[in-house]
Amino acid sequence: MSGTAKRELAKTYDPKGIEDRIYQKWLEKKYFHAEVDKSKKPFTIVIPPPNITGQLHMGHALDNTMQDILIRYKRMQGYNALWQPGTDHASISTEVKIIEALKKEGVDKHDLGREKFLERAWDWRKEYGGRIVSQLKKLGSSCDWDRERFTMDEGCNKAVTEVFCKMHEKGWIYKGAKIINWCPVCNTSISDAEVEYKEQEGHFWHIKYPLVDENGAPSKTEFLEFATTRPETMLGDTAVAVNPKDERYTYLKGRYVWLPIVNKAIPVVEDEYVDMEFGTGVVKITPGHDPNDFEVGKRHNLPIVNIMNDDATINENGGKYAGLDRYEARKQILEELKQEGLLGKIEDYSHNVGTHDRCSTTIEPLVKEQWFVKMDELIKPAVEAVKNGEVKLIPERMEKIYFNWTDNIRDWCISRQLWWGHRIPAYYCDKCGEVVVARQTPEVCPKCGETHFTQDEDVLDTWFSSALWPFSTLGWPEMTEDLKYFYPTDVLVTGYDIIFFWVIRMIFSGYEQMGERPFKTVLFHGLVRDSQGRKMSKSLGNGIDPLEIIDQYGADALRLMLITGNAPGNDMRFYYERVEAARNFANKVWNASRFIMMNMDGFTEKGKAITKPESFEPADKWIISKLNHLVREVTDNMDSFELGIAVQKVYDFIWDEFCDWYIEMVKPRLYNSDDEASQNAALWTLQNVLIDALKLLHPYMPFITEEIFCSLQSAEETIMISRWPEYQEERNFPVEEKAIETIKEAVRGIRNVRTSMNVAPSRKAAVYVVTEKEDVQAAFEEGKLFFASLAYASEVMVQKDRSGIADDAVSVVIPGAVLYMPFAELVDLKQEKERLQKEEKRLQGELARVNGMLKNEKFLAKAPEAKVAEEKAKLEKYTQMMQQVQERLSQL
RNA sequence: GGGAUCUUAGCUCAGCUGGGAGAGCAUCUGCCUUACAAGCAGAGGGUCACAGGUUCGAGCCCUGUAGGUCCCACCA
Repeated sequence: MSGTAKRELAKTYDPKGIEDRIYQKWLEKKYFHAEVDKSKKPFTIVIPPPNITGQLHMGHALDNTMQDILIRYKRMQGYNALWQPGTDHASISTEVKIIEALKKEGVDKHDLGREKFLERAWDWRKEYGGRIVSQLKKLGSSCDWDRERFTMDEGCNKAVTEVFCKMHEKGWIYKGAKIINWCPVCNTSISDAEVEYKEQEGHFWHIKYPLVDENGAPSKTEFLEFATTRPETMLGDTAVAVNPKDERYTYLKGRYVWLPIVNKAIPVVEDEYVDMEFGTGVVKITPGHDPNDFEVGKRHNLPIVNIMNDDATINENGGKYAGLDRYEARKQILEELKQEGLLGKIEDYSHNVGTHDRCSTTIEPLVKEQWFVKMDELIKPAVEAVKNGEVKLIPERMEKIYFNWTDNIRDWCISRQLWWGHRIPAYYCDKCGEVVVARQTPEVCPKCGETHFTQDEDVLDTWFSSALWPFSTLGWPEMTEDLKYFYPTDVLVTGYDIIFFWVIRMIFSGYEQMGERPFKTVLFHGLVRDSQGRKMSKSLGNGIDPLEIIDQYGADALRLMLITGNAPGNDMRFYYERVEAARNFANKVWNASRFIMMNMDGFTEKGKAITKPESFEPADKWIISKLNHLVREVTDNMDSFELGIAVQKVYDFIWDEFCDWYIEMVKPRLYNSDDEASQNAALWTLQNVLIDALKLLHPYMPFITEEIFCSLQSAEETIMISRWPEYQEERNFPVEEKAIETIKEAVRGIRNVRTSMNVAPSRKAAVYVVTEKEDVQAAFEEGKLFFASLAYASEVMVQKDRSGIADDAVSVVIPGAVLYMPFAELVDLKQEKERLQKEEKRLQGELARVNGMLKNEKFLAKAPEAKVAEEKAKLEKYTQMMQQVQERLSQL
């Protein structure tokens, strides 16, 4: 397209087609790609890898929009910006989905076997791994797709093995039998972080155990009563406990109680853990099935009896109840206790029950051999980093949540009884059972010399590999150039819901493996909820598909909607009205640009060129100066991650100041004048202000800004890597020139007139136009005129149509003319007096305020100089305004 | 039980380290005007939850109260 060619642009902006075409161009031009370049400063973001099973949802859309905004902003500022993408194998989620799919075919995971199952999983990954990526592209994400990684690709696998082995050598990864959370449906252990506590209605059953008499038999008269919510676990009881300070029970010291049904004697132990105030002050101890009891058991050397199979049915230790489901066993045990007269009262009781966050199954605490990461030492640098600000959390309140977790941290159970994931690099000697943790299958058993080994069946918690993501994606454990250059990353953008799962674990892993923080700042966002404030979920069916929104309104509109009116870390609600508002803004930008291009074309078609003007008119100076301030504010906001505030300012500037005021002010110059210098100045200003505004908007609305930017100046290939605007002192036209004040006054005046028009429509006939500046000046000085302003073309047209203003009066509007309105005719004097009195009162208040501040020693001592100067300027301004108001008041 | 957070216009929410109460939507009025009716010009609407306190000055800081949301812990 040549510079002078007539442009045909649709009246409304339709993103369809445009967005895909532009994205394709960006890909082809490799604008997203980053290579090590020591002449430039790096800026790095790693993507929170979406699950391969995932579909793009609003949470992704928000998360990735924020990242894209930051990365595009920094790229335009000249940083070597890398947005490292990839996907997560999502061990348990994926495995569950594949099992479901197999079920539909009538195939059981175990019948299929591990190897075949994994083949299925990789097929799954091939089929769906690309889906989420193509959806991210729809959103406009400027990830460096050439660097796309997967948590189970060769490099990441290597990183996982390396970390496991290193930490094992250090003694920070160990295998042990501890009480863990077991999901009987998923058939695997899970970590503490994956347990979700949910309030459930239950019962509190009071049960009596007979004391053991001197003959070693159950007493018929002496009983010990206590209450439990889980009677079935009595099959695994190995003691009852009382508090040593509890005088009611001192007689029990050294005695035994008879465990009914199981029929054996178990000791009474004394432990501080028992709360004397609660219930009867007696607690049954089941070390095999309760974390607290497990601890009590350890202190008193109690045996551990496991009464459950992996599917939560009772095992052989449950005697005749073996084979029953845990809840069925509970029913039958209660019945038996009742018949034996050992069941007391039953209370309703609501309590929190641990459930598995993936499947909502009630978890079963079980003692099992698992692999753990020792946390106490590992966590220290991660705590220190946040404390001393090396890793900054935004908003700050997330720090408290962070510390709450780190202060109460327990060892991390990392083994999972699953197949899809990183298999634990531990090998057992087939002969002597010796455990060897190694990077490769060992050749010879160091203990017995045997050469056959079996690898541990378990895989690692999916977050084990995610924790390494910021450096594994850059090549670690190889110390690559990428790693040296791009690490540590700059910002991590993620939801506050995975602070424990992921953020903390990345931080301690970063320090442990790299000796350095993985990122400097963590920017948290909240959840996107539905219009009623509910979480979007499949079961509620209230999820809104971002792709449908993109299809209907465009990615730009969705992005803008997601980012405005929302503070970091706060949840937000999704409203179609808000998307529409964003879409309308896109349309506004489109049409303003269309107006500018049409006028530029009109000018150049006459063989003239738009050049940088020698001098500007007041309106030009006003808008340029406004833009200049905007640039500074927006840049500041973006630097402090106030993305919503920044774009709100751009929005207001474009819509209010640029479209509603500047463009209107400039119309008479363009339409009715043949003052070429003036037209040139207007066109130059229009074009250049628009370009800078588009640049400020580009990180938020990449597609429309690219489309306009390129058709506005055909020589430019892309806005993506154009230079981010900078604040320039020379663009701040000195206030002495009065350009700014003139326009401000004009804007205020015109508003007054418009208000009066609406309030008192009969007075609009009073509008008249004076063409000669001298006349104006004279009329003004004589007090006949209330205000002076630049003409507002469309305003005049309205007046013409509506009020029957004499044709000749309107027709004399010429370019650069000044429109005047006689104040007395236009505004109700009484109203005006009231307004002025109100203004006077306000100014009095202001003056008192500013005077107060300037007399305040504390303020003068502490406030920055700029602030003081600002207040001094205000004092001057208000004093002046006060004079004017009082003058006017005296005239009335 | 511990903690966080919210309470600002009819609705949904902004409001950065204290210094003239804001936006979008909705409502009302008037406009198809040569960029845009997905638009233009106006208007109405708020004791910033409540009660104290600090300050020259509080939506913002402190204390307390009430209500909502969330996180953590889980006395069987």
